[in-house]
Formats: sequence, C-alpha cells, structure tokens
Amino acid sequence: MAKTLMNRAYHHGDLKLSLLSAARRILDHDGVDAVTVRAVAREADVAHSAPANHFKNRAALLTELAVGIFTELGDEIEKALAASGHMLEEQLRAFGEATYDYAMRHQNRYRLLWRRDSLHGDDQRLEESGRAIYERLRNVLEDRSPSPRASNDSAIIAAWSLVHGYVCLRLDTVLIAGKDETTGEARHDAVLNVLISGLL
Amino acid sequence: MAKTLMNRAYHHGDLKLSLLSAARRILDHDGVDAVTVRAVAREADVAHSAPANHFKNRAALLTELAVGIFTELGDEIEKALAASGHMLEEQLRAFGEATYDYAMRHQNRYRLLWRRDSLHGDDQRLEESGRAIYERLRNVLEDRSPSPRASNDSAIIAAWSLVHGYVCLRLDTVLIAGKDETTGEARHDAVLNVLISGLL
DNA sequence: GGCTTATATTGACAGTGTCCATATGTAGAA
DNA sequence: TTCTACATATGGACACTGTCAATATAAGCC
Repeated sequence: MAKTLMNRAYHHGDLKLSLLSAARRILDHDGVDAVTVRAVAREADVAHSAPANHFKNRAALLTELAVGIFTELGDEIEKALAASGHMLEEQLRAFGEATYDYAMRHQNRYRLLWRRDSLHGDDQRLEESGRAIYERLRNVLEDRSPSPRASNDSAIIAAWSLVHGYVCLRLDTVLIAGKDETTGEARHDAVLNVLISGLL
Repeated sequence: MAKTLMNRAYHHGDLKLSLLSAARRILDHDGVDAVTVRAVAREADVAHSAPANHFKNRAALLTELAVGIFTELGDEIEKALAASGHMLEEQLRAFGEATYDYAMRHQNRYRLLWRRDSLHGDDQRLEESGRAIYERLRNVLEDRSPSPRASNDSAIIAAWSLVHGYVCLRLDTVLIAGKDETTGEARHDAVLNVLISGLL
C-alpha cells in the first residue's frame, strides 16, 4: 500500500506532528508546566515513552513547539506590516499591535517563548526563528534612519524591548493587567507614542 | 533557658529563615527549577517535609522568596535614585541602570520575579512589593510632568516596559545577549536615550 | 509534675523524566 | 515470495518530585 496508508495499530504514521499539536493544545489550555512528556503522550493516545523516539527529551519537545510559535508570531507580524502604511510611525504601530494581539490571544504560547529555562536555549532553529522577528524590525527601521540619536541596532533593540516589556507586564503583573481594561486601547497608543517620539 | 538557646536536635529555632536563605542559594546557583521543596530541605539539613510547617506549598515558598527579592531590588533602585542628580533624565538613567545591574548580577533572582506560573500571582505581599517599584517610578515622573504627550501612568508604564523588556531580552535571548559585550555600556545608553527622548 | 501546642520526622502515594529491553510493523534485498 | 535490517511503539523500571497523614519530639504554660 502507499506509504500513507498504515493501519493505525502500531505505527502511527506521523506521530511527531501529532505530538506537537497535542502539546500545543495542552499549552493553550493549561500552561507551560502542564506540557509534560507523559501528558502529551496521553493526549496523543500513545504510550508514555513514545515521544522519546521523536524528541530527545522534554526540552527538545518544548523547543520545537517554541520554534513553531515564533514562526507563527513572525508571520502575523509580517502580515500586519504589509497591511499597514509605509510611514515609520505606521509600521512601528503595526509591529507593536500585532505582537500585543498575538500575545493576548495566545498568552501561554507567548510565555513559552521566553521560558528559556525550559528550552534548549542554544538550539539553532530557535535562535533563527527569534532572529527572524529581529530582522523584520530591522527592515522597518533601516533606510528610514529615524534620527542620528540612536544607531540602527539600538533603535531595533529599543523598539523590541518596549513592546516585549509592555506585553510581559500585561501578562504577568496584576498591577498593570487589571488597571484599566476599558481604556486599554488608549494605553497601548500612549505607550507606543513614547517609543515613536523617541525614535523620530 | 532563653528562647534562643535550643539544642538543635529537633526544633530548629528559625527554620523559616533558614529555608528561605537555602532557597536563595539554590536559586542563585542552579536556577528557578532547581528550587524544589526537597532540595531546599536538604540544603537546610532538615527532613523533606519540614518546610510544610512554614510554607503551604512550593509556590508559597517561591512567592515569599520573590517578595524578598522584589524588596531588595526596590531598595537598590531607591539607593540609585537618591545618589543621582535630580533632573528627570538623570533619574530615569539611574532607574534603568540600577535595574539592569541588579538583573545581571542576580539573573536567576530577576527571572524568578516574572515566573508567575510558579508563584502565587495573587498574593498580596507579592503585589505590594512589585507595586513599590511602580511607585518609585511614579515619584520620578510626577510633578516633573515631562510632556503633554503621555499621561503620567502611560509614561510610567512605558519606562518600566522598556527597561524590563531590555533586561529580559538580554537575559533570555542569544540574539541580543552575545551581540556586543564590549560596547555594552554604549548600547544601554542608546536604548535609554530612546526612552528619554520619548518622554522629554 | 502534666497539658497543650508548635514543630520536625518518617512513610506513603501519585505523578514526573528518562532509560532499558521487548514487541511490532515497514521496507528492502535475496 | 521470504528473510533480514531498521524504525517505531510498548511496558517496566528507577530516581526524583510535591503533598498528605500519622507519629515523634520539644517548648511553653498551668
């Protein structure tokens, strides 16, 4: 039979993908710590040690999951940048809002990206998928040379820092989080304005 | 005998403090995940379930540890603010540098503060010790009303976001982390400049 | 002394990551 | 086709974890 037939008794066919999507479901629903090797195996309906054939260990599984999430986030940012105007201000706003929206819609996914203790921090694919976001920001800023104030690298890092920091505070701090859900939109704008004023 | 005598056979005398400092040693040395209830008990040389008398569970232990660390960080920020000039720019720079220095000197301590999954996020003392930092930033910005651009709250949040985000990227991203250890000082300045330009 | 209360210990249980030997299916060579 | 390698899945084991319950010990107070 074709290689894609496989009666599911033993060999699954594409267990690796199944495990990753099982892990993603658990992550979304119950957070990073709930994504245990055994829970993922249960969710995928295989034996507790089946994942070992596809991931060296838990960190490897989470790392691969994070790579996919970084890519997904990068794609959303890309789309937002393409859909927005070409002015520097518009592009920065699109970057900030796309990142914030993704993080709020998928809080646990965003959290996983920065749980370096739980990942293989030196994994090359993880590094690349993160760098892709950095490069998008570089494209936004380069040739638009905002001001002699900040070197290009510093501008990129400052922009990413502000957006990432704001998202983190929103995600993990009661202080900021509950403060004003109503005026949320205005708050985002005001915070982004500080960045834009600083860069223009 | 005086209450402080105690032959150490059984009752420890001040086990709670001993546990917290044991936990801090483990945290510094091996990271958040290494701070297990049993490891802390071992380090403090007591039975594995002795901590249960002082902390309801692991999260409670970590939360209390985090409260102490937030307080410590707040004190360092306070000291730096007092030692610096009174101009808004100087104060913002002092805040950023003090936070960055502390985070780099005690990386795992800073990481713990934002591992909300591992803490009792709704603990009141934790919330207060975090808010204390927010309030210090408010004191820096208030009455100095930087510009009509940003409301006071937004300015506070923007400042904290940028500093916190920069620290996080430095701590957890290979990208930013290894980029230029030599020109590090200049990089910090340049990033802070974006904030200051945005707020003045 | 004896009583109560606080604190520490030991033992148990389910859950975890990871390794091992084993079982099962697939694919390629004869 | 059958035989043989190989990839993949299974079940069992081990040491570790957090947490609970029962027990032992000490301190404080009458």
